[in-house]
Amino acid sequence: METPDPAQPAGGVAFLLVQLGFHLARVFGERLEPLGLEQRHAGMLVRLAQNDGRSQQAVAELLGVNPTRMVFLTDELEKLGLVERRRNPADRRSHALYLTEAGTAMLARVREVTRAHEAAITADLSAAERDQLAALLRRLARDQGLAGRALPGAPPRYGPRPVAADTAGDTPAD
Amino acid sequence: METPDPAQPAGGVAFLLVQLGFHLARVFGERLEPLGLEQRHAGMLVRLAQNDGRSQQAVAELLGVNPTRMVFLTDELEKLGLVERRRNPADRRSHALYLTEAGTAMLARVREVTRAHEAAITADLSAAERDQLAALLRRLARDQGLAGRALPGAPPRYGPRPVAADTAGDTPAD
DNA sequence: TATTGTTATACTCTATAACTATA
DNA sequence: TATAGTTATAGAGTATAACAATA
Repeated sequence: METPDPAQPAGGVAFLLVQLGFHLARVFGERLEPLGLEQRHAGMLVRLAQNDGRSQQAVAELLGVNPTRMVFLTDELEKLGLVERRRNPADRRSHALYLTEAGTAMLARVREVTRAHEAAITADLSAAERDQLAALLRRLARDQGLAGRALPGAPPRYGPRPVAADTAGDTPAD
Repeated sequence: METPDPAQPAGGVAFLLVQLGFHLARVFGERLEPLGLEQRHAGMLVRLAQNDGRSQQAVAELLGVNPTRMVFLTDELEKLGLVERRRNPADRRSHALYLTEAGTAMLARVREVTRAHEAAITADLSAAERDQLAALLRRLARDQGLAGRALPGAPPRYGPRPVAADTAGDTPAD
């Protein structure tokens, strides 16, 4: 098995991961289109399903988004009829967030798309290879401090967004 | 080896790849900071090294960026003294691009950073595991039509950028 | 006075379109 | 008329800061 000169960016593991990561994010977004959702919406539905009834601010922290963005995001999902704001009677400053019935139904569709996405991507791998790959990726993620699960407290990486990469951080286009 | 329910986004290969891809792109950007470069600059230096003397437009196509952005990018690199525009005497409309001496020196430093980045990421893997991972990733990339090498003609994916993902397209923040 | 959520504003990145100079 | 490169302009997206209501 060759180890193509890692200084030749295109061959390294880092390059491949960035290339695949950006590509797959885009593809997932496309798979979501028929649902009329953006990726950010899907992410919030999933997170909300596990945290129904938390305050807007609490959910924002889980997602790692700042308050301004959270307002915007929640507005969008409320307009779509998928999420509902309810004033907390005990503290009328805060808004608790709930999935609506439509939101729950949509979540099921999101999960279906997710399943199909995962299957499509790994279609060419045997079950053993898939497990092997997943295990290796989990190790890398752990090494990088990307918490075993997903976004435990969400690394509050504010500041400017990553922007597409290049080189070994390279992206199809930038 | 478990196969954590792929509908539980955090466990799937797709999720891990997106998570790692975005993370590693950001980390690579940070590793580039001491050089005073952004990732886009590094990418252009690398591409230019293999295509010295091509017209601005030709390089733009290789990189998959539109002409406007190419002007901006080239301006930046020229201000940094790393790249030089030279009018083509045969067709005075076009600008050929060349790495300067400083550009070549900087490229060497970029390659060093790339090497260190790759090493740091895979530090915890044995050589066999590293090769195994690289091989699996290459297969996925090929399956996804992400050309064996890097950006052969560069998929001209114009349009809005991917934007950070969520779910199995999930990203640390957003 | 502190906190939740909101609005106002500014800044970055990028794309589309108009323009210039050559051909 | 067509093409290479440039400049002008406008639109996303997201951050910072000021604000209103409630505690």
